Amino acid sequence: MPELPEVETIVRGLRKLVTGKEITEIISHRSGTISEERSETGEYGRITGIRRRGKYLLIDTDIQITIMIHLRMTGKLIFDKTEAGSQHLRAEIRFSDKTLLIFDDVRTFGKIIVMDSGKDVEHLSFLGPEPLETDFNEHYLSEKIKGRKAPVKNILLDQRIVAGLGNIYVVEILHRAGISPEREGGLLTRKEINLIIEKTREVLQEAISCNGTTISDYRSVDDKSGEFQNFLRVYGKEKCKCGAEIKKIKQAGRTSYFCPNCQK
DNA sequence: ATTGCTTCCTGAGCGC
DNA sequence: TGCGCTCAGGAAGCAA
Repeated sequence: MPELPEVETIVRGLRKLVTGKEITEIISHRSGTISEERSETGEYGRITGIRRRGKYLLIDTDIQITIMIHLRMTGKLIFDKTEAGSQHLRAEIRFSDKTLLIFDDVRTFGKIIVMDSGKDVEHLSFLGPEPLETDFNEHYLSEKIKGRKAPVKNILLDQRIVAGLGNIYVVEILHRAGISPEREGGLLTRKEINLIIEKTREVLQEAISCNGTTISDYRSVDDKSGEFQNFLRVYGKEKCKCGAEIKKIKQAGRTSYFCPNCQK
């Protein structure tokens, strides 16, 4: 499940591998994976940069094309010379030097959109601030959360509130903050809001330095696993460090884990 | 405006 | 061995 730290790791890996390469072809191996939203179709150009916004990965080229990729749950980008290593090939980006960027995705939810540069801003305008930037702060979050009846867990998963958090990290952040995922968002105190922001930064930064979390499918571009799964404190666990049983519940269709002793 | 349910999809894991 | 079932979940779309 690539969330912000995993996408960030992939972006950093890709930058080293494909910056400067000329894209000759983008091939779809499954309908619905790629959508072309350019005003004119034609060449793609040479890669000038790779960026991330939330869980979206953006590839920019020198002829003002942006390729926006969302990996959803099982999407992977694999850099190689052949497609042989791909079990679930959905698309590929071919370069003039005969290397490839393979888009492999078991569950086929991932998407690639080819668009004119600048259009990405409109596409992504719904996203909330980046959790590691200063505009994700107490003032912002308390305004957004004010009067909300939904559980804090659901609010933090909402990409319009803050961009890039997914199930695993929200579960870990709330555990570190000592806040139950079932708490009503609008009733959180100032202190708790600050704690959420602080722990969000802490967890994400640790996860990025671990190259992400590999539970099942996630791999970086060079096919390496992340390491942060070794530091998870509640997600997928049965017992908390304090000795109490971890509770497992469903919220908004996703599994929440929390310690009733440490999280109030 | 907000909330919550359903949908998309495949593979792993389980009980029988 | 193999069948059928449940579960995993990000985000869009829709209904209340």
